[in-house]
Amino acid sequence: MVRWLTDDEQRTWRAFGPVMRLLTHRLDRDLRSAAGMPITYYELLVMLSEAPARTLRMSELAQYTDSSPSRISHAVGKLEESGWVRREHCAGDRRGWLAILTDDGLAALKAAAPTHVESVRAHLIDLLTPRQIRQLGEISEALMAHLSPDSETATEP
Amino acid sequence: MVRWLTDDEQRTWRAFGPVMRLLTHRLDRDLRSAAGMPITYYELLVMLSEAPARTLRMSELAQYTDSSPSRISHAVGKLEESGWVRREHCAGDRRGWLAILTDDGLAALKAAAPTHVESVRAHLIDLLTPRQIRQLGEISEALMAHLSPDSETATEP
DNA sequence: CCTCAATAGTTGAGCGCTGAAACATCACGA
DNA sequence: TCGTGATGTTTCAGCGCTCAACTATTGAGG
Repeated sequence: MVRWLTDDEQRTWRAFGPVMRLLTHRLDRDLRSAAGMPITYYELLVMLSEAPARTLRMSELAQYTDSSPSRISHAVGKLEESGWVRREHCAGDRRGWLAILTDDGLAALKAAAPTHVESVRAHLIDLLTPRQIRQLGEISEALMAHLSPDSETATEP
Repeated sequence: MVRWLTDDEQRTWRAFGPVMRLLTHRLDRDLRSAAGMPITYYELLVMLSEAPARTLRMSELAQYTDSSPSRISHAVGKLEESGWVRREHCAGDRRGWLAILTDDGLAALKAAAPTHVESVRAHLIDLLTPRQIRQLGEISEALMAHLSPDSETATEP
């Protein structure tokens, strides 16, 4: 008793699936060549840059970016090697570490931002009408409402 | 002279970016746990299953899935180890190889399909109104028109 | 023929991610 | 005070991908 996709649904999914893959890939490529960092690291730097004192605990960084502690540990290690982030012991909890965006990190971020915005425009925003941009926003927010909490399984109610 | 995003554009992008990441991740997770294969391999099997004689040349497989020869070579190697695909020499061109979906591969695909469809429904289709599904289809096709040929650079005209 | 560029595919090193195991520290109840 | 389970982070092995060689075959021109 599988509810297969209708023609309309199929048509949408067959276009949207590849779009997700190709778009992600293009944005990553552009950012790597312009800023020497993968888009996933860029997002970590953005998150830190918007935090108070450009500082977040490892676990907060993991939570806000919806990623595992393991990933954050590796990624912050790499960003530290690049000099864009430094670690500091967390006052009052000796288990914890703070990730702090350095001045170099902020500079790298500011240098990368214009290229990234142009990339987002070229491959997404400028290709859509204002109406479609609004529609995509509403669609995305509807999906986020489901995706962002923690619905772990696909089929369970 | 950077054309930063307007509020509407920003709002859409700030929701849509995470949606792409989360949705891809969820679908991959569901498929891995249900079928023991990453979604990227699933797509290769689908492509083969729809080809005449369930057969494609390596280079065709690379072209249709928009991926590098290297990736296909590695991936088909893995799929071969799983017994889902076999290689055969290409008649008439001794450089070439054919990738052929085996009966086991087809069976694995058919076993995985229902779960995958349910997953696509649960995380995407069933969350949208028919109107939004049509809108997302149109948006995706507009983006594909730009992404699918070969616009290599972000900013060049 | 013979050369030589173009084409088809493979290989190996390195990257970012994952999941599981390990380790350290905290917090709370006996 | 002392476990004892929960919490925060790191480490390790393994996966799929990319890029840059590298090998092998084809095909067109001299």
